[in-house]
Amino acid sequence: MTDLALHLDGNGPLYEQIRRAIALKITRRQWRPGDRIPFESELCAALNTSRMTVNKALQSLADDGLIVRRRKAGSFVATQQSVQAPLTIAKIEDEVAGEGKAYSYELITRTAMRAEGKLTVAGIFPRGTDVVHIRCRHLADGTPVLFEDRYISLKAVPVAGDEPFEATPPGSWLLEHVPWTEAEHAICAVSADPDLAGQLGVTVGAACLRIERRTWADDETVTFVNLTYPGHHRTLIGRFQPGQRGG
Amino acid sequence: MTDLALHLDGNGPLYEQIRRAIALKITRRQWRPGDRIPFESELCAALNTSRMTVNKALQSLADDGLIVRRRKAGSFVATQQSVQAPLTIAKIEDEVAGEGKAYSYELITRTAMRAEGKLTVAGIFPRGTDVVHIRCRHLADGTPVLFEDRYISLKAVPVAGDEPFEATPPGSWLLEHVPWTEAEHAICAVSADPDLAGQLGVTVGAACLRIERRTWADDETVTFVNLTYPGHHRTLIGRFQPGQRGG
DNA sequence: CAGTGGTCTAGACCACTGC
DNA sequence: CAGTGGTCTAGACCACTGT
Repeated sequence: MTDLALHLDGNGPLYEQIRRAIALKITRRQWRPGDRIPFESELCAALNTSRMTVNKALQSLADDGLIVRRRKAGSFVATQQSVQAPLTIAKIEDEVAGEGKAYSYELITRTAMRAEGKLTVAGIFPRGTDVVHIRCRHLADGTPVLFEDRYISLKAVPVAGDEPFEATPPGSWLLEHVPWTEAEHAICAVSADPDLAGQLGVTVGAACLRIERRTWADDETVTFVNLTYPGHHRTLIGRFQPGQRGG
Repeated sequence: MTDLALHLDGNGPLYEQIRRAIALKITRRQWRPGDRIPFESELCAALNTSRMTVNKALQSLADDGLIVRRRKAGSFVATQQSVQAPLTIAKIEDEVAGEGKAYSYELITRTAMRAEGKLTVAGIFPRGTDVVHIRCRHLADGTPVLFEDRYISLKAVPVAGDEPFEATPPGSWLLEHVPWTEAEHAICAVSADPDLAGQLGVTVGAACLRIERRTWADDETVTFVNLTYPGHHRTLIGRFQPGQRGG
């Protein structure tokens, strides 16, 4: 339980003021993890606002994980405190262009094959699925900035079998040709093996940042890709503000 | 410009159906980047719904970067296609506990000092700021899983000067004692130097994943921390679905 | 200056869920 | 079964911004 002395600062939309006021109570630990915060109806009465407005503030807090909402029970300050950070993975072409550098693309190998071994063990493609395996790299002003190792399912994307990928990066090509509906990412650090080191122009053993992405369309895996960046490549993840809607 | 044959599938809340229907138009490239999508008023009329419902769907699409909204002009399919991935950085204690392992913490060094050199060059702390420098590590079932190198501003958090951090990890301690209002993250890969390798129990030169976090309270930097994970530590970033509200 | 999205209201019904 | 949040409506006013 809690007191209801919420301070609205008068800046910006009402729902943001409410959001900020509640977020402040939480970050200042006046409302502590596990505490129930006032019901929507109580907040409406206390702040003399409509329920939709209060609801918008609370939903936003719930989206960001600051509170947990349960019907009939109420809303509670989240016990699992974690930090959210919105990671935006831009198309590499856009990223390079955004730095004012000249983008270029090089296909290294393109192989038709059947999924076997690691690809099936990881549960990515069913055994025997026809896939195209593409290895390529992306450069900024002639310097390698991204090595891409990609598998495309020919079952999900038959036309990929006819695409040489010699001039068009597979990422862009897929965006143009395949509607994906879902993506999952993982991130890790890897040491450059001799091949990778050569492609990225780093020393063997150098630390590199790898993003794995698996993309689905309608419950079928469309593509699986490893994007490997030189380690010094710093990816800015972005800011999060519990008080003001994140960005 | 666009046709208006939106197909609502009848599953779930109306605003999600609308969101899904529009997202599908975009991912299927029937509405292409730069295209104007129907006005709220048009969607209301076509779908026989209230504006608030349509608005909720469109705002959600705008939040996720699929569309851009401009007053007086309308809403447009985003031209900058990028992939959003929600990165959740849990408290390491929670993460270890979540894996069913025994969490432990070890302070390595704790030093009071003044900000100089790299810390001021990077614009993190003003030159001469009193800071506490803490190096510590976190273990799961006795195995190191995270090395932490942290600076805490005594200007922003004077009581940190009296805290030994021998039993309490500084991250948890700060969460308990300081209301932060903003955080910024960057991520990169680093090679383990001999010291780091020893602390993490990896070989010298091994690739490690590093998250840099800078935390503010009221425009003042509270803490700057490097969190370094062994490279094999894969961080799952999460799923994003343009059709269904991400999670 | 006209039209769009941004916000807000005062109702309403309902699903879920804790008691 | 009672009470909470989830959703929806049919209005309204206003800020901003293209034209």
